[in-house]
Amino acid sequence: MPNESKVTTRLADVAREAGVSPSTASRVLNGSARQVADEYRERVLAAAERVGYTTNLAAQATARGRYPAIALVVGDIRDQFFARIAFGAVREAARRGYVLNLLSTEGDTDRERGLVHDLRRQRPEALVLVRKRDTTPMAGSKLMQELMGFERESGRVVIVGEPSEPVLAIRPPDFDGAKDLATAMLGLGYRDFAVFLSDPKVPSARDRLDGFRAGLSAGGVALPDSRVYPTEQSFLGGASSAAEYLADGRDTELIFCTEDEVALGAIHHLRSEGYDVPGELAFAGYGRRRQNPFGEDDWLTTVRSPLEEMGAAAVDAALGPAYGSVPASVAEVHIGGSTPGRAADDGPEKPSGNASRKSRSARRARA
Amino acid sequence: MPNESKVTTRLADVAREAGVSPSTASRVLNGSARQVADEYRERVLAAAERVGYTTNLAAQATARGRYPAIALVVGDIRDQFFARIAFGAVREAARRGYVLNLLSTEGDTDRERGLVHDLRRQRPEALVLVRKRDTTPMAGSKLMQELMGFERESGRVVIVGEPSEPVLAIRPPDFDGAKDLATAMLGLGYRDFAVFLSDPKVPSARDRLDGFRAGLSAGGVALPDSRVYPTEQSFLGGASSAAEYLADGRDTELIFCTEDEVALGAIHHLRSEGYDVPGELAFAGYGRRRQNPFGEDDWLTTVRSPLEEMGAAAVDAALGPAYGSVPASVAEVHIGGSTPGRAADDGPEKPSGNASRKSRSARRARA
DNA sequence: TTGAAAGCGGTACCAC
DNA sequence: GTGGTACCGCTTTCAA
Repeated sequence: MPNESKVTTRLADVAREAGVSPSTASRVLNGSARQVADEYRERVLAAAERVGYTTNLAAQATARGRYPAIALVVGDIRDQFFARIAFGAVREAARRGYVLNLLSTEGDTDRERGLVHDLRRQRPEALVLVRKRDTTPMAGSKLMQELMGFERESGRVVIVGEPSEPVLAIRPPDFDGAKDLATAMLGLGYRDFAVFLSDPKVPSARDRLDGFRAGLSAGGVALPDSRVYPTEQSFLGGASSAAEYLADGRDTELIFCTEDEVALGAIHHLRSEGYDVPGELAFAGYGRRRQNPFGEDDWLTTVRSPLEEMGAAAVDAALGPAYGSVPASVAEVHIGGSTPGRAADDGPEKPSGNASRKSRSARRARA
Repeated sequence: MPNESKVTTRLADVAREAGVSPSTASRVLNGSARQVADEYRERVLAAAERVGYTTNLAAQATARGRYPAIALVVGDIRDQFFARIAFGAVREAARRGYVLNLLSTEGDTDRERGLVHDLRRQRPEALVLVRKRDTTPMAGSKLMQELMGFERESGRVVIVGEPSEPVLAIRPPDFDGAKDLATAMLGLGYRDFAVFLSDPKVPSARDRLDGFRAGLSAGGVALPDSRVYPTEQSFLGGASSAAEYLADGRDTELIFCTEDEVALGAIHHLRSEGYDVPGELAFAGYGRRRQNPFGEDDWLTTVRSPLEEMGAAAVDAALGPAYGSVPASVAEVHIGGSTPGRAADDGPEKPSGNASRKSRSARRARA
């Protein structure tokens, strides 16, 4: 039993030490309305300092009827997606003086429900549930019922990463991010695009495609379906799509991959086939991997999802008074060496189908 | 105020519903010694189910004088090192029915102290502080004082990742892991080694070097200092050490890099210079990156630090009764394609200094 | 403004 | 075994 004889000073100790009543001590140490005489106030503060007092959160919670905690339920904290969101949430929770409880479903969708249920005993003020948009939807599921139960008896529920009707949701700005990227690429002089669409079934990937297309349309450039290559979401997937692309004899200027990993795989493949990237073919990704196998960080042009911001926004939304007042977090386009600017007056300069110039080291060019 | 009128059923409700006293209800619902008649027990259980009762943890905590929570303080949860440890800790805490509070120092060593101080109001039963072994030591620091204060008044403190005298610490088995790797490499027939030592100042890197050396010694193979290349801990660092290595005209059989990232950079460089890896030169790393730029997961021979296990062990140590009874977590050597087995009877076959065979696609060879 | 006293939701010691 | 009751540490009416 770890609880042998831990000594903690209580509010009563402070009160006695200061020569005031517990009520007064409570008021100056934790109360909201500052209605204590300055002299008493200082006496209490000094006493508290002297005896090393810290509020007992649990006791305060029983008395007040609410515990200043917020529960964060993620799939797998080792996953960058979850980790970045958690980072933002932790930071925001701390800023507000809230305790953050971390729970992990470890990918088990069933566990989600059990966790939400167990969670109730902590009576946190809010629950932030982070879901990857490729996990099974929660429609009218048991989980949803549990969530609504939680909302009724405990506090607010916010879902991050998935639209989910009855509950407040925070979603990554995939559409807008891709649209901004498209605009930026047009600005650099590109006019001829192809897209490697990593897993068309994933909603966020589709959003990125749609957004990219919308951005191009706005600039008067069309993206026919024949230029969209469905791809497996991985390095290898990118490589094989690149092979497919070459086999098609395509000659676009830039390939937008809806996932950085895919872009890196494709680039790797093209380079090993002797192509000059970005000289002959430029690349843009999505997701903002800071490092890449080519040894130059931030070299790949990409879009960074504001995951940390979303985590913070979720906490904000969960704790804030206004239900819909979530500050829109915006994606950030990063222009790297993989998309050098093109002289705008150049006609579409077709690379010869089987170029042979070898260039294995990453370009240092910056936009 | 999110706390409008949340309705929660209390223990008293259950008791009334079951027609027993609160004491009895408490005993069956939360008590340890099972000293309640079966009939009553079932009545209470049924009643609890009916009214949807869940224990109010905060109230229970004030009554019991202890809150079943454990605080986990990490630097940056987005970092794989912290994330994997956190994963293990979360899992173990959940298994024990403990709440896990996640705190982040965001790299600010000063904040560590403030956090530990603030933490006290939660009165968690234990505190697990995760530190990268390259952060500033905590000798007789203020932080350490705060920690000992915590240990006195709240609960046990466990440090992960750094040896720290007065407090219980859990460290990665860097030495043993590297030693096991050396043994395995000897077993594959390698006899001639070099080491890329990423940042000699980092203790874990040194441990890995020492362990590797120890493993070799045990097999009768020496590793002279001239074969140890101090390297910056990054992809680029690996690449430039490889260049340095080539300039030295070395002809070892295998290079052990104390960090996977370094190995990948070195391999990348050697291949782009036309060398055949692992044909001419084998590579082993440390850290177990699952993916690599060469597109084949788990291709690199490496050692996986049992970070998740360490996280769990930390919780175990913090909550368990015996102070020193931490189950030793052991590193796991992973043999991949980067270290093909050598025929044991082969003499040291020297690769010509400037081999030219190009081979850019990853070898599929498996040990 | 200040302090006395009655809770908050549970627990646990104590007689019956 | 079971229920009465004091109490955990803090908050908050309410009267002075």
